[in-house]
Amino acid sequence: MTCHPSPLVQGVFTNQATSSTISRTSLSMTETPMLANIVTSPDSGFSSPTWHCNATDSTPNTVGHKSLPRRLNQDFTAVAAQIRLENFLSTTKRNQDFLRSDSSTESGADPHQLSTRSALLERPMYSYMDLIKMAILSSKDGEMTFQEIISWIETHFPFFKYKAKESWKNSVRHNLSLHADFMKIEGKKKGAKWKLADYARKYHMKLPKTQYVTKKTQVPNVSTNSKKGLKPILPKANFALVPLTSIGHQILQSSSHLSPSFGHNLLPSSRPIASLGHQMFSSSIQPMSPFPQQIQSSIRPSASVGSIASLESLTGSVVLVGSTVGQKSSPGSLASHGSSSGVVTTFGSSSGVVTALGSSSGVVTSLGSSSGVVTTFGSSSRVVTSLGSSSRVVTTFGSSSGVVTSLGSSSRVVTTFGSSSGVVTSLGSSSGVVTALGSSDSISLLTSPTVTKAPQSQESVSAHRPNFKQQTGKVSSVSHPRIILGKSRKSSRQRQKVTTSQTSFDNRKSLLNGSKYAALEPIDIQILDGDSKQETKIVFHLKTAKNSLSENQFFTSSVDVLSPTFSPHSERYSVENNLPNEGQKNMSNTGNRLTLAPACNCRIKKSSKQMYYSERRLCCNTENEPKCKKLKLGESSLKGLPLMSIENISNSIKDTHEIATPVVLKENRNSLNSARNDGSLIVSSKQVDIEQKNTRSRRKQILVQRIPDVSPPKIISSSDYNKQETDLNMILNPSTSSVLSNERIINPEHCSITPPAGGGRFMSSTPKHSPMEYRMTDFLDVTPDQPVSFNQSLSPQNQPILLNDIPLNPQSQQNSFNDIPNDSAYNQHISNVLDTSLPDAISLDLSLLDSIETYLNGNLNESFQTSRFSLTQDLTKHCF
DNA sequence: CTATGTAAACAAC
DNA sequence: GTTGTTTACATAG
Repeated sequence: MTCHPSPLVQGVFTNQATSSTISRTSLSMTETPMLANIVTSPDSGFSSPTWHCNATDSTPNTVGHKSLPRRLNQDFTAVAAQIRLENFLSTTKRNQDFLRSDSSTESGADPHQLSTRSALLERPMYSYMDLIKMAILSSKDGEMTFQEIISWIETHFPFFKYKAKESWKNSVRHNLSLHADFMKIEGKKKGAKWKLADYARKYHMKLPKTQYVTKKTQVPNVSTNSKKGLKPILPKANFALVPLTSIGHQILQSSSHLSPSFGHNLLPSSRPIASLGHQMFSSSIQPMSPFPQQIQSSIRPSASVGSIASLESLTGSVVLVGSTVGQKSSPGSLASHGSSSGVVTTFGSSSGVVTALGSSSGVVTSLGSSSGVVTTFGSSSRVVTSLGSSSRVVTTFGSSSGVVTSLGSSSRVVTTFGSSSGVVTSLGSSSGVVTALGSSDSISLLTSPTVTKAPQSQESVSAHRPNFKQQTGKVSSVSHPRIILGKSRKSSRQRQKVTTSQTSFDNRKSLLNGSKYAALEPIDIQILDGDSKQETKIVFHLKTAKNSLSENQFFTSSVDVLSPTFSPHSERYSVENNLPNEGQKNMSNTGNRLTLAPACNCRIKKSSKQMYYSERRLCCNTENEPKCKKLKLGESSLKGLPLMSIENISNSIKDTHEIATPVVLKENRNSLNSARNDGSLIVSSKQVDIEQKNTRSRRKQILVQRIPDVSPPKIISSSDYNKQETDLNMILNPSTSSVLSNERIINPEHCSITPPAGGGRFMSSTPKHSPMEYRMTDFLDVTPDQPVSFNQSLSPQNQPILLNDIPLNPQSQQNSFNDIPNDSAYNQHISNVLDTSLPDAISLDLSLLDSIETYLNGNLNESFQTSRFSLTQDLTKHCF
């Protein structure tokens, strides 16, 4: 991450970059008219806000697009875009002509032309989403059919016409469907037109982070010095490579469409973010802020140093932000803060005391703010990346001779957060006391609030995670025993196989059975038509958990994935953040969850066919905890869904939560995986067929029905949980009620595992899995009831294999057992049972063994006594 | 973890 | 076959 020259950096450092260090990216920017026009022209409708920003148009009031002044709004209408587009199009037209002529004069082409032509045939650095938006905006009426979009892209980006695989069109199709930005104009049966959603009409061209290179289109790197293989940990010192490739981009990009106050959390001053970026990369190295005298002298830049990236000060004592570059850095210039022979980049603010920020012989990137005391913040001989904020005391935050990446925030005391001689990746936040997290050769940590000391070695960590030990040799996660199934989001090589152990499976089941859990379902879904405002009101009503801790406990429902179509996997949306500034303090940077109050309004994209909702996580909070902890700061995976303010959520919880409407507990790929110590649990994944039209799904579906508003808010105590609803004066959704009454559905032990229904290639390619091979993407389905008991008319091999065939209560079923006419057939039947279903069953209920033993002792006739012994032995063998 | 790219199943026409 | 929807999975950052 830290070593990729980005267009951003390169572009700004044009004056510094020598030709020998120019990458293909910058070549494209400077020599390709098409790209240069898009990326750098401030007049282009597509110009990035990154480049476009100045002190005027990025003042807080103009950042969020909802509050854009009329002038800017008009700026981005399709009509205006059209005008700007002409410039762009004429350029690309010339490009095309150039391409054509060039191909006919191949031999005589001069090198410059050749390189330019090849640049034109390179894959453009725009995402499909960008391309589609460009296409649609270029049309007069802002509408285009799929075919027109394809043609436009082919015309203006020859790569797709001449070099791309045919499947790129599929990707365009995919993007059209996927993104809420694109809306299909209803009416025409074939070749419907697509347009941009209102909110997406303002076109934000993102800066390409890196040149996209596919395996097929990969071109050898122009850079003469580059060799294939590992990237150096330390950057080359001959130009100012500030590792902002992604981070800076993200910040800047976010600033353009998030709430105006967003920047305050990341940056100390009220100056626009963009101007900070400019400041960081400008050649001006004068500090902007009044530093204490002794500090200021200590960071006096040496003449030979490339640049001081930025200086920011705040309300507190000290902030040091400095970048000393490479070999030429003058020892002593940062003496009191450690001499850096590499790059130190510190962003952020402190309202407290910071003793040392970044003393490094490598790269230290500290992002975040401390409102408390930070003694050492990144002391590294190599790469330390600290992202996050401490609001209290941090003694050491990343002290490493290797790579430390700390992401997250501590709100309390952290003594050591990543002290490593290898790679430490700390993700997460500690809200409590952390003494030491991760002193190891290779640890990735997800911290929990109560960690006092993390494992010190790989071995000890592996002891916590026996399943991972064999897989990777590295520990991917977890500082305390936690059961994780399925794939870890590591590299494919490290990725956890889908297989898991029975032990783990049982542990998970015990978690599910024993934990507090709650269920919820939307009981009121309403789709309002119309392009202007498509709103769907979703009301979640909750049932409190078993074993509720106290009455004043409450739940917030957190919807992991609430896409325009509620697709479980439409995770590609970002959100418009309407949260007030106060709310952001409570937002976590972990997870992509939108926290919804039990009742809230969401704007969604209308889907004529089906809606899905899934992956609802229930968080059990106490009154003292933040009401909204799962929101990601400034972004989310949701697009077009206005988030509720913290205040609203809070009020909603107080006012409307409480009606108990449980729903089937059906595991999805995250449910057991997410059973956590904090009592939260993801429950249920359902498909909801709004209009009962979709017969595609083969899964059991439960229709969402409106519940009459008859139930007063009510909190159910744990002792009441299993009572009849009538006793509780509640009226349940009938379908829910019937589901709940079916113990086979509620009880995961009666569930089988099947892959989810719907489209997707796994339907035909993925075999079913046994519980031994649990896949995250599988579901637990209710095992269908089978005909009971032994059937004499069937051959032994064809007997239904049912646990029920062995009576749990022999006394009451004596007759049926004594009537068994054919010992050998029954033997075979029992044998089948043992071979298949019994092991699992017995592991769940060992008392079964006693029952059978009792029965065998008292009730079998003489001829059965011989086989009895072996049966008992078999049972024992299977059980233990 | 997010954003993006790719392949493909499947439905409806 | 085309268009659209959805899923799985890969990968960079």
